[in-house]
Amino acid sequence: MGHGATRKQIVAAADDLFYRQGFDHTSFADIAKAVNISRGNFYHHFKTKDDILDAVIRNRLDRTEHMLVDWETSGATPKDRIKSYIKILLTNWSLIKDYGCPVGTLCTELAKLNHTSRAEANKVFTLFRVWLRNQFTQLGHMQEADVLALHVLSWSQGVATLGNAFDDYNYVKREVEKMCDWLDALSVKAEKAQ
Amino acid sequence: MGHGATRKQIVAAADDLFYRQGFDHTSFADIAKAVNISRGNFYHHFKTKDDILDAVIRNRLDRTEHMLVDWETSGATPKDRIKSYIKILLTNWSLIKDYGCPVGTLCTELAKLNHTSRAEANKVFTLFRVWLRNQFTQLGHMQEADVLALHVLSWSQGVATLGNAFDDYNYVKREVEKMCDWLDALSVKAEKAQ
DNA sequence: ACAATAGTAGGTCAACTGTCCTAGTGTTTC
DNA sequence: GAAACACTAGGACAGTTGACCTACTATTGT
Repeated sequence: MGHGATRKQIVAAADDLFYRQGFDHTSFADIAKAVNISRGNFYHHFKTKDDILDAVIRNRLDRTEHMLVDWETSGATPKDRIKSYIKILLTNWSLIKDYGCPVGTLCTELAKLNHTSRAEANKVFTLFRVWLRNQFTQLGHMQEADVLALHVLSWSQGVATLGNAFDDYNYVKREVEKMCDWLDALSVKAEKAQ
Repeated sequence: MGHGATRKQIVAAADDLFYRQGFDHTSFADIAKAVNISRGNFYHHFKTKDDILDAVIRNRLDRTEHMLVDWETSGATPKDRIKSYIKILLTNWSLIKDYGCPVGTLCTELAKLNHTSRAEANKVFTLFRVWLRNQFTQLGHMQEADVLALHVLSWSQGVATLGNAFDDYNYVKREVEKMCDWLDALSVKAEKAQ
């Protein structure tokens, strides 16, 4: 199996198309056209379409983990790091408004397809969950850390879905500010409790 | 075009299959098998697959509006009515855990397909939004009513997505309780302000 | 009663799907 | 320089897709 530049191009193109069109609705022909290679050539790099999906998911897991590690070592406070996560909604807005959250929409689709790689795709959520939990722990929220992590996760997920549906940037901006305010209020409470 | 029982059966079966498998991944053959009629017979009831989708969306709009009117005239307080909405997450959990929120997942899919009926599907969200806004207005939240409505909408939407991904009933239950607590705290604040 | 209409079945059609094969072209290794 | 290998192109394949047609059977209205 190939490990060269073409393979990486295929994964990158598939990643993009799976996000913008959905996994099921993206065909070999679509990916081939994007990479500018012949259809039959795929078999040399990936035996099945599911293999491409697995490679795409692994790629997303790697990139996400890398990003989270970067944030972790950036020197900012845990609170600022959580805000970095929340603000993805704004920085990636031009994509989210058309295609939604890449993580959530893939998990949703694979759930409906009852796909084997569903659990693998969910791991991206887990990556964020564990990282967020870690940040909240560092902020002094020991017991509630996981609950708070899930809360941030579901809040931002919902804002992505509705922002996409209503195509309303102001709403997303307002919700992001509310999330940041909530985060600040939370820290004050934790400091008082000490 | 037919308006009989078969047509209703087709819409009902399509509604169910679009929810469980997704619109794009559901074929004429799937629906035909569910209704127990021949494939070719479809043309008499619906010219295209998109026509079936439109009928399904109209059906969902009707049912949703009917449900909301029922809640409105049930005699309960606005706060209890909002809680009825929130608790859909629990009453429909057995479906949500496998297929997510029917409204959100369809809107997401149609967004990716860049489908003509995307705006029509979004109207279900608008139905809930306007209704929730109305409840908050009745609770005395005049200016913020729409913001609060959107907040409830996005919160529950996120919980549905993550509940589906993690298949975690306890998490959903906890978030529902938190939403109800938040609602109660909100009312107290509004009463104080009067 | 009979003509018009609504509904149904079965099949055809071109286009597309994922998969797989074969022939051929470079590139590396000894 | 020859064998082994990585890679590519183009096409074949069986199956499925949405769409559409025609022939047949109920049902209805007058």
